[in-house]
Amino acid sequence: MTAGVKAVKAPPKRRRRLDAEASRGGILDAAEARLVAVGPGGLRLQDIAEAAGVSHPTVLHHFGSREGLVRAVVERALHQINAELVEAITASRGDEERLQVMLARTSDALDGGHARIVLWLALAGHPVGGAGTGLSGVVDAAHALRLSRACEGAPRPTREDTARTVVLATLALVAGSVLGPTLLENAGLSGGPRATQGFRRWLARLLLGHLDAPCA
Amino acid sequence: MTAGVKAVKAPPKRRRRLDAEASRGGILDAAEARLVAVGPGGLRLQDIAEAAGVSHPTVLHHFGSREGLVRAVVERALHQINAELVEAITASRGDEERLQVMLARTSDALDGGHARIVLWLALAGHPVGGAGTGLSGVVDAAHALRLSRACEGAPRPTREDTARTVVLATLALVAGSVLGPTLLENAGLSGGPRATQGFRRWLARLLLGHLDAPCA
DNA sequence: AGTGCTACCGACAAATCTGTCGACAGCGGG
DNA sequence: CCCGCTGTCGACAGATTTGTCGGTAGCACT
Repeated sequence: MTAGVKAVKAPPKRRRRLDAEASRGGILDAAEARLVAVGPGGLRLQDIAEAAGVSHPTVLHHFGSREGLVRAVVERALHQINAELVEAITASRGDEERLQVMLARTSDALDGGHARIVLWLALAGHPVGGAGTGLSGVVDAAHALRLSRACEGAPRPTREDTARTVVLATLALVAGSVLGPTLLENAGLSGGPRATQGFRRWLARLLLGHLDAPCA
Repeated sequence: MTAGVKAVKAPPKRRRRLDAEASRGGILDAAEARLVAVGPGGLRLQDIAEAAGVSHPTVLHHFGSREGLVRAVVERALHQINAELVEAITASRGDEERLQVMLARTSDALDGGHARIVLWLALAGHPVGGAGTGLSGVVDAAHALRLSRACEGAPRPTREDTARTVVLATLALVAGSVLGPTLLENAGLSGGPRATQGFRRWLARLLLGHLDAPCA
């Protein structure tokens, strides 16, 4: 409402023109933020366009249709999640407290929206396991390491057991990122990020105690 | 298209009239089915009305607005979930393999849509922990039982540890109900309900082994 | 049977969303 | 300097959805 009486005609509004790549990137950034917040079914072209600083026909120009935009943002997000997870897992190769570090890194990668995206997509029926998370590779790596540490006399741990442990960790981290704080507070652990942090460390110790059973 | 040339006017279509309670119940049933499938944000008055066999103004007549319908169906679903969980937990009071039975019952209660509802609501930002799940009571009961079984010489288990165990079980069951099969298959465990069943039994053994540590 | 209450519905209104169309405008190449 | 290419936008159309309104009709009670 700062316009004076004289402002009969709005200034022609300088138009910004980016190359297609950059424009698509900006739109995808805005779309991913909305995807985290409201899920794939709640995406609206106008919201995304406004957040990206363009008009909604521009979004359609770049992605063809709403469905095309959803496909593009989901695909990019899943690739990014996969890359982050691989990086989080492979980067923690130090021998000491390996699992602690790995869980912490994975949690950091999932927090901030990516766990929410995975759950949104799983609930909405989008295929999320196929190209997204290569759990099988993680299981193989973990199992090889586990075998190399196995005790002499004890029975060799099975790959099935390792796989189930990895699945449990994944479930706990993904779901914990969304409803962990609520559950912790509801269970009587006074809330806040400290409770979440403590829970994750406790989880790491539990899993480690299971994987690395003490020798006799 | 079986109507002959003479069928100028459709027969006045006998109108069924139920009391308000029954009608609300039928509409809520249809709405809950949609809630499981598409989440709270995806509910459409026309879909629900058609599934319930009424017209959409009838739905508005009973619930005032779309928002009123969502509130009603969410409230009813959360109460039902809570009742089912309490029943599943309190019903398994046999001493032998208590945890196995309890997890199996809880899984059955969560499967068939209720785990999906919890996750939908958590993602959509609806408060789900408040009146819904009384985790604190579960923790108290489990901890009391655990203390009564504790070994003589070993350090007493803390309530914090019991609470974290309960939270982990909840996370695994709720998330596992939605993306468990996908993850299990993705981890190399050939899929099907047998893998899910095996995972849950394994989880029960793991949790039991943690709660009931062997006496020296 | 007559009457009152209200569950129920058809039709319409307003808002919103996706998608189309023509035009404008910035940018590189002639 | 002019021109084609294309990223961008305003305006509109069609579809969908929520909500309103007046009227209809089933059920209970007298």
